[in-house]
Amino acid sequence: MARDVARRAGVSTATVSRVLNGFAGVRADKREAVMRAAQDLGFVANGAARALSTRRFMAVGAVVPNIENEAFVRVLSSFQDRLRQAGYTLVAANAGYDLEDELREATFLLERGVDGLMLVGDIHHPDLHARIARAGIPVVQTFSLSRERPCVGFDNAASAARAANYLMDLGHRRIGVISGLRKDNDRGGARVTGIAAALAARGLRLAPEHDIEISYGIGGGRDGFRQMLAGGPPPTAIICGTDQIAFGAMIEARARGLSIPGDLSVIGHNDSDFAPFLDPPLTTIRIHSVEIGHAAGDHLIARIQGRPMVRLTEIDAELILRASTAPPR
Amino acid sequence: MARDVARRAGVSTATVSRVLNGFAGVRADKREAVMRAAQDLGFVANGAARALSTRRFMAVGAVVPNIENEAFVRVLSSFQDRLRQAGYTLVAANAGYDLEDELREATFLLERGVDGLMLVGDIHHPDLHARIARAGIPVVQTFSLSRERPCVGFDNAASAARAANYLMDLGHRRIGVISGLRKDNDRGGARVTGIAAALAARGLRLAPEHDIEISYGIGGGRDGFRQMLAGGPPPTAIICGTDQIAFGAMIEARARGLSIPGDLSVIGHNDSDFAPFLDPPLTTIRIHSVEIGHAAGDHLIARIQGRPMVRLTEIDAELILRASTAPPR
DNA sequence: TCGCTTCTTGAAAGCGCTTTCAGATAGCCA
DNA sequence: TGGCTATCTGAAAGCGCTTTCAAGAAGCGA
Repeated sequence: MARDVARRAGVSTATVSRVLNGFAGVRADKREAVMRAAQDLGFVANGAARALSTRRFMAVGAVVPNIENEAFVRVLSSFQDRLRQAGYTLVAANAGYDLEDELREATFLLERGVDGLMLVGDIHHPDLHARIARAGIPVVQTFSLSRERPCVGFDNAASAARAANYLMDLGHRRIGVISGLRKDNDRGGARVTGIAAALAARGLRLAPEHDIEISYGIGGGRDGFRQMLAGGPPPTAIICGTDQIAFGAMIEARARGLSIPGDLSVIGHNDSDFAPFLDPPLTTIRIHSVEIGHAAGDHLIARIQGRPMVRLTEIDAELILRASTAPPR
Repeated sequence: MARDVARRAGVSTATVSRVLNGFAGVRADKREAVMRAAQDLGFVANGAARALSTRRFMAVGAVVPNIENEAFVRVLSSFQDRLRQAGYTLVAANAGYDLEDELREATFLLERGVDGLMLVGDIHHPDLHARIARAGIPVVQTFSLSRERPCVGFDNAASAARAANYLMDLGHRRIGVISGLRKDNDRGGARVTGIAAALAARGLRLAPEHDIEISYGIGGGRDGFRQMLAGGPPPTAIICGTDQIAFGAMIEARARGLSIPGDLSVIGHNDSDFAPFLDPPLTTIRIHSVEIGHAAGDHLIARIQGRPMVRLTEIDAELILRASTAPPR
């Protein structure tokens, strides 16, 4: 307790507080006495008392759909870097792609005490933003763009459309999609919409039997492609919601005797660690996770500290060309 | 503020507190009035004030070497499940395989306020446990066993030795190791020690040129195997520190014209998602991450709540046999 | 109806910091 | 030396909850 330090240093708790928080205007001898006393006692301030007194929790919350997902982990990690530099702690929670759960977790964080909140995407429970507003803390959304709320992300529809255009430029006309679950997921939904629009713009369409929605993971990708084949003649190219899905689809395609990219071009999403090492190396849409995390962190810190901040930061995703895509035979 | 709720419901803050914390002994009509008032006002208790008053933070810290590492993420995720069920928040920090950094992050958590702490491994900064003791909170170590401190984990030396014995049973005599960095990492070190001991027990030795230490990742595995080949004739089997390393080594082996498992048997660690999908499917040592996370969570919650708890919980790793291992030619 | 026990309830005292405010001390110039 | 300003410092008042303690209300048996 600060009390003990004060007694040992022969000063008041006010002075202890001033020294430990680096305020100027404490005479050198007292300052040193306090430092030494704190050191001797192994004094560690009580965060709750400090938070109560300053009305600052020095913590920032983040609610992501799945903390086991590589894409979110990477963003959280770089987000945390920035928070840590500014002296803030990250408290992360899992929403599991469910709006009710997201609301529950966010409320939990709000109650626990955070000075800012990071969310993923632009689709949330109708009550969520009211609660955040009541808590009076800044929020930033990531992974997609929003016209209503501050965000750091990219245009999911446009980046997926770019992939579709690239495939069409190669000469593909039958293009399929295997996405993860799209319910309450604006990223997944926007990507499919973007692809469909790009196809439509060139007079093509996304056939329903080539539009597959599955659960994430390698197994999901395998099942998805199997399902696509069951729907009729296969497309000559597919765009997958994650690299894991792409990997699974490639395994299934190979098992069916299709060669990649000869019979089937494949594009993934996220540029996972393993993407360049697949056989063939996977063409994928790289999300600049580190930049998104940093920008989201900087954004929130700035607003917590009362500095002005741009509402929308666009960090474009990038199409990384590798050997899994080629013109159709 | 509870004050506002009290005024609106026509009771005192003491009653508000009693109702909101589910204490019995409040008359039904007042209870309902409080509930309604809290609802109407969208009341969210101030966590700092509550923590200060109860001397409970309702938060648990975890310091792991790398929050981007799949193995740790899985454990953290199941650890969080349990904490969440008990009403606790997880606050995770990154130590980056450096004891000074680990100490710094742990201190940060202690200062911030946590009721318990999870650590990875049994090697820490000499000051760390003194600080934890001063904070008076329980700690649990994971991923390895310890005779000094409460832990939930497995015998890294024994599980790696089991893999080595399996390879020797298949007839391998020249066995290599590619591990991640071992500095300040008792898991990595113990595994190599275990393998060396298993070999010695059968009159074999781990040749220095077959004992490679590299940084984690697929690229690391590739470099590691390249390095091993540069040291002389290759072993007929290798045990890798992670599945990523194994994947990288397999790529390099294939590039050098070695067939797997014909010319080279490969064993990984962790049973990553992609392990069963590699070509050939990877034999690996599966760590029961979910069980470890749950056990660590249960352990800490119990001790926080003053219930007795066993000091050591062993959750054995398991050798998963797949097609990447076979007798040598 | 009275006295005693059992329920309910609110006043008030913390929890351990930060921060304001005013007083004490020191420094400086005339 | 006196008076004024610039520095330092500590007392004390919160911050918003929880929890104790004592008192009032209600219920019960005689």
